[in-house]
Order: sequence, then structure tokens, then C-alpha cells
Amino acid sequence: MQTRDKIVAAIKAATVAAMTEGTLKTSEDLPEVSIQVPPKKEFGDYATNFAMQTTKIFHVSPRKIAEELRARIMAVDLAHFLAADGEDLFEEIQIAGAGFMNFFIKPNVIYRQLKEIYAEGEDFGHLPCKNNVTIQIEYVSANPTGLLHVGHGRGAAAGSAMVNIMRAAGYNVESEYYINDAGNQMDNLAKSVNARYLELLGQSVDFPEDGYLGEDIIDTTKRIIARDGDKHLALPEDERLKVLGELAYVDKLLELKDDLKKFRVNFDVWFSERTLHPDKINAAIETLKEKGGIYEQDGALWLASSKYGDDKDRVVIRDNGEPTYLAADIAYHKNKFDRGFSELINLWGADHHGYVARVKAAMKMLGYDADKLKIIFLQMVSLFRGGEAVKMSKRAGTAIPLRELMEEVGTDAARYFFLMRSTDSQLDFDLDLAKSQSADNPVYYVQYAHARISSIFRQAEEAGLKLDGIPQLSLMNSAVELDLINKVSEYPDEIEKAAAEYAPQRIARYVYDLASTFSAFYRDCRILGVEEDLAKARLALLKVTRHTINHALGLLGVSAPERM
RNA sequence: GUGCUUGUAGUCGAGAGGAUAAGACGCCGGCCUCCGAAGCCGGAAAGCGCGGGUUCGAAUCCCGCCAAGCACGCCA
Repeated sequence: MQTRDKIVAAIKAATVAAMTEGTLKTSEDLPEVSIQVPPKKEFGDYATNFAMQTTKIFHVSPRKIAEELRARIMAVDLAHFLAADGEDLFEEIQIAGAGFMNFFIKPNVIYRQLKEIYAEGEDFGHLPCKNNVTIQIEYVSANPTGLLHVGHGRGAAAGSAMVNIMRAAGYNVESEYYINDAGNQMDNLAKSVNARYLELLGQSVDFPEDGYLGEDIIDTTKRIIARDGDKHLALPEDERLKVLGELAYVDKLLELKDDLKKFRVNFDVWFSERTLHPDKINAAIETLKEKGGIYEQDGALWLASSKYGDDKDRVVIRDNGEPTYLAADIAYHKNKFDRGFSELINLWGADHHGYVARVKAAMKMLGYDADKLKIIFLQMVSLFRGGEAVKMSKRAGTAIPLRELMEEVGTDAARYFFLMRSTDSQLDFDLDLAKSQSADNPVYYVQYAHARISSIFRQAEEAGLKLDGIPQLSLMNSAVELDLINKVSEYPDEIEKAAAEYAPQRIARYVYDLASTFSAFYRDCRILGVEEDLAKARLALLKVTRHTINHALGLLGVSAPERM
């Protein structure tokens, strides 16, 4: 049980006792007890604003409530109840300001905590499993018609980090990529590749109007020619479009998977839109019809989404009988709901925000709880080099491909930079900073701390210093040592918060802070050359520190090198 | 025009309604006979776009305004 939880239990128990004995008015409407780490050390190790929150409920001043609770918590029986291992938890409880209760934890509690973390070893950072909660996270889902660009990169980094973080927090998570392998853009791909095919084989052609102009289309075509030569020339046009379209699709999908793999992104499920055509789409439309959510007008079928919060109704089946993208998306989301996840998370580019209302409207009409569907938006990414915005790729003539970014700054820096900022802020990506292998670059700063600790371990081993059993941790009592122990102890809580807020940037910031706390420790505390018991205690602390840095970077998909 | 997101020191930005608003860059000043100076320590610099409101308490919540980005297709 975490110290934090013990404090919550103490407050609750004291409150119940006070209400039972009539010193506080009985109420059933008490707020959650929130525990925070105070901004200043003088305010103790933990604090709560519970007395201030309940002042109206009890009709007593906050300080009086705090006094009452303190007296009960400090009473012997309650202290005993809290200390499962027979030790007291609180050194003292101070009442400060308007009615904060500041808890000062007994010094040995911190060592006990460290001992538990040390005993957990490699498992530290894996929170207990939250049963019966399975979350699906769908992200990237870029069309297989071109290269992933940096915007997709942000989604890929954020999504994969969220998957990692939520798994660490104890949720079952399934990641999914929705492949838009049906519809107009696939026809365009076929037409574009067909044009390049004819062109590369010496025929003159008019490039299709909506065709994809990127150089990657030429590369794809060249790969097809390298394997099949000109044998498709003999086919009639419509037949050739079909064949080349399929070949190009397979090539593009492989290319996309390859980029994602290099970016350390994996998916559990690759869901093909084609599997929805036409039966599942028709079935979804039929169900909507039965619910009265579909009407006909101008030869098309419309979804009456404006009845459920959308600003207007939307076409689902065009007057030519073809389903719109929305129709497929309704069938897709229906399918997701039917798979029984506790929560569905979509990561979308901010340019799709107008789409939420219509999808949610359709889900409501189908009778699902639309609140289960959580849509997270990634604001736009702008690249900067030498202070100037970089708009286009010189090589590809399109938006900057993710692979070019990876080549230029490396996967570690690219991922870390994408994850440093909250997903709902626009991101200005400074290529020069990401590339610089200097103190200015936060990713190197963190990795450097990890490499330094690793170096200490190498040297400790040479010096014959080994960790056996549990060292005397209480030998570490300086401020920097206690700071580092506390910082490491905060890790599980950070994971919990990052998962609850879908906020990978919390982990990025935490691991930076941890590296910084370690650096201060490193300045003041030597390992080699001090008395053996102390050296071992510090080595144990460094072991959990190194593990935590490694683990946190792992959640972000950033490597933790032992040497740099 | 409507909707979504954002607005914090010179710059970039953190902030799950709470106690004197992180950190980084840049600026000023210190620290390598000692485990990696890709490092450490100290200093100057903002009261959180503007105006109201809710609250014991607001950068955080609500309303209005201003500014920026994005979106408003029988495209996906």
C-alpha cells in the first residue's frame, strides 16, 4: 500500500470516527480525499485540503476540522491500524494556512519504500492489473497511398507511448491501425501508378488530375517494374489499373509498416476497411434505418445526425449508390463497439475535429454509449531549421516524410520531441536543437544520466563492489539522497496520472526531472572510495534510478544507452 | 459566419482549483589534481491575452471580447 493511500485511509477513518462520535456532523456527501505533494519542503511530505473542502459540509472552520482529524489520526490505535508492519507512519501533522493538513512522514518510511522498490527490481513501473478493463487505441491510420509525414509521426509517437503507458498502468490495451484501403484514394493510387508505369516504360501520358505527385509513387512503380518488367503493358487499361492498383497498395502498406517499425511502433491489429464493404456497411445502414435515423433526398441516403448534436445531416449513400467515407466509418465504429472494449480511444489529426459530431451522432443512434469513444486530437506540427519554417520536402515534393525526419535527427530525438509537448498544443519542432548532441537537447540530457550511472556500475564491478542482499539504506540521509529516493518513489503515481490524462508529456517531463535530481546527487555523493556499506546503499539507489530512467524512456519509445 | 484547439518571463514552454507560478534557451557570475563538464551551483527576468463572474481559494471552472491554428464536400 502506498503512503498516499494510507493517508487517504487515515483521513477517512478519522472522519468516520468523528461523525460517529458526533464531534463532526454526519454527512454522506463527502468529497474524495485528495493528497498532494506540497510545493515546499517546510509543508511536509504530503498535504491535503480536505478540511477546507468540507468546511461547508460540517459548518465548522477548516482549522477546527483539521485539528479534530489530526487528534484522531495521531491517536495510538489509528496509527497502529495504518502501519501494517507495526511502524508508525507520521512524524507529525501540521496545520497550516487556511487549513491545509501537512503530513511529515517518519524518516524510516522513506527507506522502507526504497526497500520495496529495490525488491521489485525489474517489475518497478508495472502497476497492478486493472481487471476487466480493456482499452482499444486506434492511431496513425494513414491512407496507404503515400509516405507517412511528420504529422503522422506525432500521432505514431503519441499513440505508441499512450499504449505503453496505459499497459504500465495496468490496463489491457489493444492497438489498432485502420487501413483505408477502399474508396477514391485507392483509385487515385492506381491511376497514379499506372501513369508512372507507362511513363517509365517510354510512353507519353497525361498525369491524372487528382493523382499523387510524390516521388515515392515513382519509387513504388520502379519496384513493380523491377519485379514484373513490362508485362502489365499488354493488359487492357481497366484490367491494368486493377492489377497495378493492388501491387501498389501492397507496396505502400509494406513501406508504411517498415517506417513504423523503424519508429518503434507496433500494432496488434491491422483492420482493413475492405472487410466492411459492402455487407457490414449495408447492415449498419439498415440498422440506422430501423432506428429512423436515415432518410432519402436528392437520390442519396442521409444520416439525420443533426438530431444528435451535429450541425447538419450527412450523406451516407451517394446518389450513385456508393457509400461515403462516413458510411464505412460508421460501420467501423459499430464494429469496434461490438467488440466489447471498455473504452475506445481514437487519435486524430486536428484537421478532423469537425468529424466527431457525426460519428458520435451515428453511435448514439445505434444505441451505443458515445462517451465510451474518446477522441484525442493532435495539433499540427511545424518544422523549423535555422529559425525558418520548413514546409516541403526537397526530395519528395510533398509534406516532410517521417523517414526524412528520422534520418536527420534520429528516432530517439524525434520521438522525444514529439512527446515533450501536450498533444493539444501546436508543435514547433526545432530540427537544429533535436540534432544537437549537447546539453541543450533534453533527450541527450536524460540519456547521459543513464550512461553515467551505467559507467559507475562498470567501475564498481572492476573495484569488486557488489550488491548482495539489502544494504543499509538508512545510511543515506543527505538532502540530495532523500530527494532522489523521493523522486524515484513518485514514478508509479506519474504513470497513473499520465494514463488517466492521456498525457505522455508527463512521463517526458518526469524522466527529465529524475535525470536532473540524479545529477545533483552525483555531484555530492561518491560511490567509489566511500565506506563500503554506504557505497552499497548508494549503489542500490542508483540501481533503481537507472531502472526507472530506462523504464520511463522505454514507455516513450526512446532508447537508454549504456555508453554515448 | 459557425465549431474545435490554443494564448503563461526576450524566446520555447510545465501546470489533474489550493500555500512564494516548474524547467529550458538566451543573459550575468562561479565550479574540472576527484565515479563521464553531453555536467553542477548561484543571479536577473512573468503574476499567467483583455474584461467580468463562480469559489474560503482561479493560470486552471463559467460568460463576453481580442489574437493565432485548424475545420466547415454526395473527398478521405
